[in-house]
Amino acid sequence: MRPRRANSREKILAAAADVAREAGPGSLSLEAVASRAGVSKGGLLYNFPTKAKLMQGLVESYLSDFQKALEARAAEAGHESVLSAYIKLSADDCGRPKPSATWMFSAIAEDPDFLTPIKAFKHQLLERLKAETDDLGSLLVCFLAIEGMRSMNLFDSDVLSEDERKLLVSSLLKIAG
Amino acid sequence: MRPRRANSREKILAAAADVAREAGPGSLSLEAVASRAGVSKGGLLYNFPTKAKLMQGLVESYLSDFQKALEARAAEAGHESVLSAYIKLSADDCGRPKPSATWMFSAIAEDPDFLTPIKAFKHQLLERLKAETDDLGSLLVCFLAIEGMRSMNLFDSDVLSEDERKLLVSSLLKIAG
DNA sequence: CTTACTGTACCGGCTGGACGGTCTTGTCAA
DNA sequence: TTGACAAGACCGTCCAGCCGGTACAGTAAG
Repeated sequence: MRPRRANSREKILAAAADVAREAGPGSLSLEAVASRAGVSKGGLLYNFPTKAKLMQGLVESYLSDFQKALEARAAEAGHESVLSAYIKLSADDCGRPKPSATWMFSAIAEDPDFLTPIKAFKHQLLERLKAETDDLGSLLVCFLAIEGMRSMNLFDSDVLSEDERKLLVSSLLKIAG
Repeated sequence: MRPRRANSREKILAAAADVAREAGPGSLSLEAVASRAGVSKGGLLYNFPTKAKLMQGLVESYLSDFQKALEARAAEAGHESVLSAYIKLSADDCGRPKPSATWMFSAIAEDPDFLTPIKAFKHQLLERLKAETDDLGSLLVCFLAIEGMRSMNLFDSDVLSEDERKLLVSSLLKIAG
């Protein structure tokens, strides 16, 4: 599983995300990723035998990172609910100017089914949130609003100002209770 | 400006949307669109000299349709605000099982800048909504939640059940006041 | 009426380039 | 020496855009 000399896998995954973000999702070619990762095409294909496997790797890495970040937030002192941890985490993620998951568009273009694990993850997360509240309406509003924030960030639509985002987050936290 | 025999432009735009929806955004090739529209490749290139122009046409047509639909809703009797019209329109749009704007992914892959008019439109819409309320926090929550609904529909993530969507819409309408 | 000319709408084979994936040829640590 | 891994030339495929046609409608001179 582990590479012997260096961990090329993670370098490659990071390079793929970088290429998609900087050159556009349509420019995510194996050559571009390899070059960006400081690796030859052969080297890339050794680690990810197929472009599809690379996409899959991106999805898995994204999901495990997100999971870890959410768990860390939820474990922090002063969080009354997973929902508020999710809100704050998403607010921070979306505060960054450049979207970090542009590669998702490449994955969808390759095959929409690549996002199935992400859908499953979100479904699971929603179930978890449902379990900790009895106000389903408010939960849904918050959940969808977060989804909207993430989507706007992904599409690089900076429709909201900094102040507005802060107001939004505090409104959401209030609704979340 | 107006074609003499038939209106190929609209047939082509519809065909492009269909191809992206049914064969996936990565399969939106000129040949596929032409064939679907019952037109030769040359004919397509005659109407849209470049793939970029086709994407642009898709965006413009989408925006003008949306504008018209929103205006129609807002003009209907019994609507106290543009926001509630926007909520109801979006709920209907997202109720449909299959996402109708999958072509957006193709456009982004081609060049992310194609979405600039859409961002501008959303910004403009938000400004319009701001003007009709003094509770900015609630407006932002609603606006982003709608964005979330639309994004989920676009990504074909049916995380919400029918009942949950209804509950969400009624909660949003209540927040919108 | 007819012939010649013009512009519009459309057709489909072709090409040049990009890209995913393979294959041969290294290279280097053990 | 060997074998895990890297390098990059190479091949087949796909696709955007180009180009030389075709059909037809309108116009206008003869």
